[in-house]
Amino acid sequence: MEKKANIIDVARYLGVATSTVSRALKDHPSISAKTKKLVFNAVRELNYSPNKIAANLRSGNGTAIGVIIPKINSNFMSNCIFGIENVIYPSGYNLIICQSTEHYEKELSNVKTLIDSQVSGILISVSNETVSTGHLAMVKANNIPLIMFDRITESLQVDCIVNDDTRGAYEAIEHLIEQGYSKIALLNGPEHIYVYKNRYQGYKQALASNNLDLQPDWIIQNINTQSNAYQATCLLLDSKHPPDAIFCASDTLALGVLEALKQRNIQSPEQIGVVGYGNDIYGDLTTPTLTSVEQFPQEIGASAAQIMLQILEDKNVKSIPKTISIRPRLIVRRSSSRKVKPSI
Amino acid sequence: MEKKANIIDVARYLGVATSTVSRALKDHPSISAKTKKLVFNAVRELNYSPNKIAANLRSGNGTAIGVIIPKINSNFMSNCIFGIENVIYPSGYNLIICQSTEHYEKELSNVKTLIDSQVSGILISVSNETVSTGHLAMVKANNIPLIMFDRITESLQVDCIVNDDTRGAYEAIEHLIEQGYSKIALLNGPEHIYVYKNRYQGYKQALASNNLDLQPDWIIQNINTQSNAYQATCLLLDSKHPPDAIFCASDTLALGVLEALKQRNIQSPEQIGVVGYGNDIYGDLTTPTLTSVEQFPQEIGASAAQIMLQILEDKNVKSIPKTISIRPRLIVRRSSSRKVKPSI
DNA sequence: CTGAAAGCGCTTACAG
DNA sequence: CTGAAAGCGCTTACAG
Repeated sequence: MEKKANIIDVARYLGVATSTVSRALKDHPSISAKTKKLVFNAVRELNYSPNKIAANLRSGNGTAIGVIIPKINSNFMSNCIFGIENVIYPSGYNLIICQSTEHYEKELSNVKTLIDSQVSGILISVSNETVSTGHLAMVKANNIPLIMFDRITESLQVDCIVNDDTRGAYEAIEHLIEQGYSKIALLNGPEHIYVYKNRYQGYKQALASNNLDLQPDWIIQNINTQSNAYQATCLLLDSKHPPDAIFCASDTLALGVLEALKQRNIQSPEQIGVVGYGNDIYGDLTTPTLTSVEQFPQEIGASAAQIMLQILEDKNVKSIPKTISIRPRLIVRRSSSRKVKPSI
Repeated sequence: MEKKANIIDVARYLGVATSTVSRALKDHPSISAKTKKLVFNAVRELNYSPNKIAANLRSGNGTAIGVIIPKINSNFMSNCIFGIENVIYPSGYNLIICQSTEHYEKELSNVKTLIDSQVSGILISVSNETVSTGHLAMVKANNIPLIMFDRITESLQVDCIVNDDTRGAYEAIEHLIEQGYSKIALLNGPEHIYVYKNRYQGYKQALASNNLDLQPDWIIQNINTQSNAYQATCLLLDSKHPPDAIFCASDTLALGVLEALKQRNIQSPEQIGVVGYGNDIYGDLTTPTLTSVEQFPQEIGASAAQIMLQILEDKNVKSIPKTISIRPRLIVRRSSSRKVKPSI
């Protein structure tokens, strides 16, 4: 087996200096067209391709962009990654993907690994456990551009790409009200997480705008799983003043609600309206089909990646960190359509 | 902003040679315990961590393992990646993830990039378009271990991890026969793809074992989408001799079948039995719930990663390439349960 | 047990 | 327009 050709082999083959080869490959203006042609031919002849690692070490320019996410195996996250990859690929950067698996310690370790791997930039969606941001400050201290998406921490001055959760929730509630529901409960996730805090805000704002009182009994926080949502729904239904609609801060929770309604033979949307969040792939398959808020995860990932590439292109431009909200869209299906039944 | 400490800073701080620091950090046996302790303290003091890129260039040992997949945003693939990441992470390797987006040209480009990035090994699930394997031979020529998973090409001598598609299909058909179905149709994907070829084999073998004739009219190949499956189902139902069960080579196809049955008010499982493949997350949510074959994607990814780590540990051991089949499991739900109704 | 020195494969100021 | 030479931050034979 022959060893892979390096730049010295190419230079020797042509009888020129390695610097000439290096410049020719980068289309450096000071190299003559004739020499460039010779170099490209030799490169093909010897099947040469530059060692990215060596180039990185010498130039200081990394060859990869790091991504840290809680877990890759969710519909939302894998679609974010899909969007990121589509944007990053043409730029020539590699994508190094790390999972925190929702643990702060692993996230910290991921950050260190990426720094030691000389990545050019880091895109992160923080874990549930992450409250301290020392590890993120470390990224900035190493002069590595950092962008947060979806799961962000607000204390840090970095660019953020998020779904406009407040708006998504607001529109969901407005829709329920339009459909004639007025006693609207909220099943929310852990309130310390950015997205759930904002969905709660949207819920409150929409009630206020429509002169509906906030009923503390109808607000159930910190629900994480389908079975917890099931139980919470049972409690709501058994209470003295049961709601006539339930807004869920995720589709997983909505599945628990539908399960509870089905078990008790309560009709949705006729008796109880249900809206989820995330527009997971099964929204068309539940009975009734599930109204939900589409977050456009591919666009979230793509935007984060685009901004990263912009930053990497003009490193010197220090712009003010901004937060970009991707506008969500309510996908109306049957579970909330008491007035007009949609075709699906 | 201070520059990150390098190994020279640590050596200078202690008044020792960089070689001593390097060896101490690797727990080299020739370094005294006392010196090691000093080095570790200095490392903490200066907040030093080794530059992986430089180490890679000098030692020739890569720091990353590359993964090439068609698309990350599928339930199956993102779970494979999840399994891979869980195994790779403790080893200290980074995971570089590339998408071919089902295009041969991009897959080729991914391979080149990974080689130039000096990855230690490559895990690949090939694209639909991939028939030529020159790019994979290139990986071997560069002495980089290669492992294929799920979507494999058979012409190459490499380790493979696959779901046992033949068995999965076989058991699905046996189950349908046990449930009293005897006129069993097959909706299959593109037959040139390994997994579909084998699911077809399993289908044929199970019919043969049970003395059922193969009915060419009931075998519809090259169905890729839900709507194609819908149309194919309509054709089957309208034919002179309609089947009494339909085995689908993917859950997506099964959704098209259920859609067609629903539209025509044909009851499943009573009139037509339906079995899918892949056990996608919505199997519990369809009406009827969908019997399907679970492939254990996390295990497939984890096995591939484990074998890669083994190969990287003892590089010299040239073992014979083997194919490992992960045994699938039929998850029986309502769509195929004509005799005994399962609880779900 | 420790150190001096070479070198991995590039890039880039500097010189001409 | 091209080349000689230094150096990125490590590791590793070799020497003692």
